[in-house]
Amino acid sequence: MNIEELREWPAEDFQANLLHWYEENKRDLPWRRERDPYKIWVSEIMLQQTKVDTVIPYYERFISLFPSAKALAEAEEETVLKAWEGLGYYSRARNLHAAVKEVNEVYGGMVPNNKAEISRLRGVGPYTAGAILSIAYNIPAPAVDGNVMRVVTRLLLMYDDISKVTTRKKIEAIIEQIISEQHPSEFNQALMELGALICTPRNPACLICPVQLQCRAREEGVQETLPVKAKKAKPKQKNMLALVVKNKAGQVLIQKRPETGLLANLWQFPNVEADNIEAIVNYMKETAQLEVDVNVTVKQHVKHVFTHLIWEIDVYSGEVGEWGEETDLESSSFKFVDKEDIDWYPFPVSHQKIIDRMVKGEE
DNA sequence: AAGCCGGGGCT
DNA sequence: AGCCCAGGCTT
Repeated sequence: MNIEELREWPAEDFQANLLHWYEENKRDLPWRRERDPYKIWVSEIMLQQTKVDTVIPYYERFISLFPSAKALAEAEEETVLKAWEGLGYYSRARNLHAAVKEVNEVYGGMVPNNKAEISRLRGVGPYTAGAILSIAYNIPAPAVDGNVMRVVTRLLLMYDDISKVTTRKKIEAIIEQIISEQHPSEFNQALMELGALICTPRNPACLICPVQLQCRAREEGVQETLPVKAKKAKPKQKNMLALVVKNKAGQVLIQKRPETGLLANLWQFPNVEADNIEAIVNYMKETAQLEVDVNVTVKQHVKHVFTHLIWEIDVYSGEVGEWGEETDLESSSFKFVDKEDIDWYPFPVSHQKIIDRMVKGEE
């Protein structure tokens, strides 16, 4: 199917079937009760690579904490990360925060309503730009996510690899041809809803699909083999050694991660990629100037799987006595905190598991 | 173009 | 255990 053939494709029938189905079957989601572009924006960022059911409680809490672009712009980044804690892909939160500040300063708090300006905001790519323009401003712009690519490749029997950028662009061109000019917001949401509820990755419910008669994959019986997607490399394993250090006051040592890279700006327990205790003892000596007395027993093992990485973490406990006057934790990434204050700091889930066992569980 | 960047839920 | 997901940024 190319763009020329698409001109003869019955797009209006498709729109009618799809929009009617959507009106009858759409889920009642918090952001669907809103037209505030800021709130639509927040929901779209949260929904990147994240399931609706996971997002809902985060969205509710986030909006109550930061009800407007102004409120979010005025918040501390650590507060924003804390609100995002556990949701993953933390650069989304940092980019959203930076972009909202820009909207406040450059656009007077008004989310831009055109492709050029909105696409310039940090964290707003082709999908999110189209989603905000269509859903918040009812502008007929394509919003092509994984759902839409799955639906369209099946509908039009496309064997293009959806992991390629060129395929996404091709599908955007197709959507521009078939989108409802009268109801672009509902059209885009309906396509995604169809992908989420009917045209699922496995076992699609073709028998109750509102557009089954227009689906070429269904016609050929190959709906389960689409879309084509290149396989990703297996995640690489890293053996880590983490340390829960207490001082004489019973405070716990935590460390802020670097401002770029994996889990940027989140907090953690000091750790090294190694498999022997000497490595972490030396690390503490060199980076924090702390002489730590480490208990040789492994207190906990944490396995955490990322998209491209697997952490196998052996967790040890340790204590420090007095430390020299030259030790200046104030200006380093390290910090001793009271146990009851640790909840104020954003931690990745892997280290929340350590908090639960080693700090809250109190061995 | 390819790699980096989380976490949870499904089969 | 492998797959999926309302993607975008960096190199």
